[in-house]
Amino acid sequence: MAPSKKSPKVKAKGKSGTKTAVKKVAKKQKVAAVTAGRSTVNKKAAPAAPTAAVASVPRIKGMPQSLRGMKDTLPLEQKFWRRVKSVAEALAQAYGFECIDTPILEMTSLFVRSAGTQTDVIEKEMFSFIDRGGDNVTLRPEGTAPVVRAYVNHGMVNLPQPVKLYYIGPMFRYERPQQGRYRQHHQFGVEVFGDDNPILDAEVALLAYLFYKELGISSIVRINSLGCNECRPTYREELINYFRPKRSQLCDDCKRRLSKNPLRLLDCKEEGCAALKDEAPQLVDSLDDSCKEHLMRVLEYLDDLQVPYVLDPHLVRGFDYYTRTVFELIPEDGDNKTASLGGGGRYDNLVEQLGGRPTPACGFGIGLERAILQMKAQEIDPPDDSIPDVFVAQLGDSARRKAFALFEELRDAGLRIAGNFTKNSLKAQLEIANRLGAKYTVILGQQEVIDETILIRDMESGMQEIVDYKKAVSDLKKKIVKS
RNA sequence: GUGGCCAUAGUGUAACGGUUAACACAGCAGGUUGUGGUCCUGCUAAUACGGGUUCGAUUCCCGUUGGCCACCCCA
Repeated sequence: MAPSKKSPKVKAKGKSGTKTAVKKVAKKQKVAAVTAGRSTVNKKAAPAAPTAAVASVPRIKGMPQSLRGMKDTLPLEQKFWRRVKSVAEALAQAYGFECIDTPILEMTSLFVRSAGTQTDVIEKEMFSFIDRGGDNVTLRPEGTAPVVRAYVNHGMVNLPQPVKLYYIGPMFRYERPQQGRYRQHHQFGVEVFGDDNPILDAEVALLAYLFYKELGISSIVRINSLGCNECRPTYREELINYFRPKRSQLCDDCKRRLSKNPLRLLDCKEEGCAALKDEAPQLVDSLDDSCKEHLMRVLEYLDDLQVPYVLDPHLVRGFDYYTRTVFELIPEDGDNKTASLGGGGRYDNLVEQLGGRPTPACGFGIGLERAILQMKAQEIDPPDDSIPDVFVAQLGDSARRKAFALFEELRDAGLRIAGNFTKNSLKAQLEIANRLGAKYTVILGQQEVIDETILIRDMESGMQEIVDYKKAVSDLKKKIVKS
């Protein structure tokens, strides 16, 4: 800290602004020191870095900020994340899915080839850059393509099919942040490879539904079928023929979509376009027999499983790799406009498209931030397992040492422990124990060290008992089990 | 990518074109010996960054960065 700040000189000089001037100087010195420190570290850590690149790094002035749309998850938030992740993992594992982690960074072409060049995510939302080797790489914007790549790379086609995989991890999209939308967000996703049985579509949708149900959130599945390579082109034609004469009534985006990606017209929320699409030919009507049959079977299974769903003939999803089943999860009370809680579908061509053998597959992705947002909106409070059973308090140096050892004994016995060995006053330690919500505090002072005893304080009643130090661990264990 | 609102201690708020930027909560230290979930006292801590207007800017203007919201899109 700059000592000059408190100097009486400041006052003596009179006239306004003196203090701020001093402050500014102090700040500048601090900043200079920090930047100097940084650059030395940089040079040491990355000697291979071209000096030009280091020199071009802009100086950070003032406080460093996190990047736009990127969030720190602080300790207070963690109970939500623990809950959401544990529900996801337990559910996926119960249904026979195995965990897969893929790199966050992939070749850009992977996403371009899978999701389609005409999609917004690929067109304008990717974190892409050229790495030092000259490769065009991208921070993954979605989870399916990397898992498909892994399936192909590792010859999982040779495993007993279907292969069922799940993942939890960060995704990146360069978008304007807003409620429930971040540039780095996290998804729980599952993928099933190697079988086109409609029961798998239903299972995948069920899992998405159950994930929210387990969290205490009611949701509804919106579902549709996009058909296959056989029947979709026919429908595409019909749709273009329907909209072309009405082109002038469409919004600018839709005019563009008409030639490039006509299916997305169905998805438009502009009033003018929305009115037109009511009369538009429906995808379901032009599905071929096998696709129609497939959809019907999926719906039947959902009925059996009592998963609430609505058939939404206008549902089209943001990635071009989908075939047949597509679905989205919305909150029970949500409308067309509410951000979806997750979505997925079938992608029977993608494995082949990425160089594998023709392999049917389906899956979903769920945004964990959105799940947590829903929990908060509905005041669902996850259990906080960071509340300690026992707080270890100490007084005096010899007691401190003994308490330190006791802390480990208690931890080893499976109790949740807290302590603060840097505080000297008992009062301060009890305050902390209280704030943490500890059920018991053990107190070890000079006297207890001499007597080889320890004090156990029940934090709720305030009752204290002196017990033999040797019995402390077993005694506490009993008390905790009882309560 | 488009549009609107916004930026003061860790958090939530207050104030003013001018001398000392206020309050609450949190944090830290105390209220004579070793006791929290009351109270009292003291302390720490802020005008996001850069430029402009002005004798003087935290206040007005511009830019940057970031936040919130809507659209687009998505999870």
